Amino acid sequence: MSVTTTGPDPEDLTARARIRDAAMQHFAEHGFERATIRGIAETAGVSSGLVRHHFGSKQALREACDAYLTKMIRRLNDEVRSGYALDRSNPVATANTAMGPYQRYLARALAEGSAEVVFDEMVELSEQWLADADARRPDVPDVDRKVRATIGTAMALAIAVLRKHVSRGMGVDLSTPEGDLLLARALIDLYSHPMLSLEEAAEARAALDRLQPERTTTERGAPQKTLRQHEEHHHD
Amino acid sequence: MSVTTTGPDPEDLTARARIRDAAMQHFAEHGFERATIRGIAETAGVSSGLVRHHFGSKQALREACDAYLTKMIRRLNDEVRSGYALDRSNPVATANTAMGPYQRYLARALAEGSAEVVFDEMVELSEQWLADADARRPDVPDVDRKVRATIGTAMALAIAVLRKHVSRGMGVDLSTPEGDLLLARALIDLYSHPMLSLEEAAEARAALDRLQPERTTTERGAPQKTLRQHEEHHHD
DNA sequence: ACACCGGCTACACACGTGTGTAGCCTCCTA
DNA sequence: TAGGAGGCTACACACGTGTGTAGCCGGTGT
Repeated sequence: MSVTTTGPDPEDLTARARIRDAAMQHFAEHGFERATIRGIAETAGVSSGLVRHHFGSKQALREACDAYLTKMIRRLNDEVRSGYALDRSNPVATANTAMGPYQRYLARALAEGSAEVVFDEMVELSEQWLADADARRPDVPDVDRKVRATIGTAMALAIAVLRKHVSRGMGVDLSTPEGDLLLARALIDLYSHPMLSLEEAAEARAALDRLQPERTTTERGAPQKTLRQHEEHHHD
Repeated sequence: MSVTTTGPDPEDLTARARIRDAAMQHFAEHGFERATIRGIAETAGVSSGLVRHHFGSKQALREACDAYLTKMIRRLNDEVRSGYALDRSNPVATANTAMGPYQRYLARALAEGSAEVVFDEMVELSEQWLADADARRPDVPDVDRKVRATIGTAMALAIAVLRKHVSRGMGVDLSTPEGDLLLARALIDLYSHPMLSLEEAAEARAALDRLQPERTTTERGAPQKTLRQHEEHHHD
């Protein structure tokens, strides 16, 4: 699994691959808009024209990067599906691990709205894990599994996407082993302690039912009506 | 309740305010880079030069937007702190709700690395909530409260930041009442059911301890290590 | 040997965009 | 009434950037 990634073949890679890697690096670091073809080309050690030669346009280059990630996540998903599961902890965590050095790119891409397939594949991983968990569960979930898997996936990815803020809040850089370890401990703690008791949950659900019939349409960016005032209903 | 929290604002008619609102709208929709001063000006119904006149530069405009959000979140935080707590569910959820129409801007800003203060303020809200929760908790957390609050905050924000993907995964647009409701149900379910049993958690912690002294490289054969992002490439 | 084709480069163009500058108009005030 | 200041506009400039075009070089097949 942890395929090629970084170490193996530094300069021996084909130019096309070098460009792709450089692009992922630049996209991850500066975002898609701010990243420049020339900068990517320089990092890859090629001319800017070659970038266009291999990938037709900047957008296509991004799509190629996404496709590459997609290939990786698919492979991982297949491995897990074929019972090759190496650990039974949070599957998205596994995916994140396997994503390794491309994690930053993935985070950026997701935040910018692309890399849909990667996200969806992670959701599927999560679903498989949830299937097991649901079996062990006493009560019956009142929400479709895929929905819960989706939200769980998003939450797991939040740390990567908001890495900068999380690092600041934790007081330690997530890129360091210390930060990594601290994060793991915190996640274990959080994941093993529900934030809502079953009673509170039931109450919240009841409250939700109570106001289900009439729900004001929230939303729209109109900046005047700032605070919606129905007391219950919070989340997201 | 605190309808006035973020009230319609004294003179929202002032051009400066209109520009700021338009900027938040554009930044939220297109991102900072892709948003143009001219576009913002047009939405605000003013000339592009006036944007520069009021705010010195595009970056300063963004900072003004962040500052505006900061003011709002501070007010909200003060309200909660002064015992005005309207509900005891997840505080970040409350904050998000109060953020209302600016949620999209906040999500973008956070994903792009800015709006630090808003995030930090949310962490503080979360900390206060955790203080109560910790008191009710049988065992003692092995991770600093602020760390857990930070991660919890990030997770809560994940839905907003990854809204597009979450909507797709859930099969319903989060902006609609249906999506909103479904999300609430799912969150209640997720928050009331730990993903790890205490035994699993203990085991994971033990595994962590076991490989703590070792180096940071990911061992494939190593027992689960919940989340791990080994970094490194050659940048930064 | 020749032609060919793909990898690869150098150069130029068009365009959007942030920013700078000059000036108008309308209050407010002395 | 004059003057000034600030809200506001119109116009122009410099520059970075994506993209287009022409051409070179080296290997490979016939």
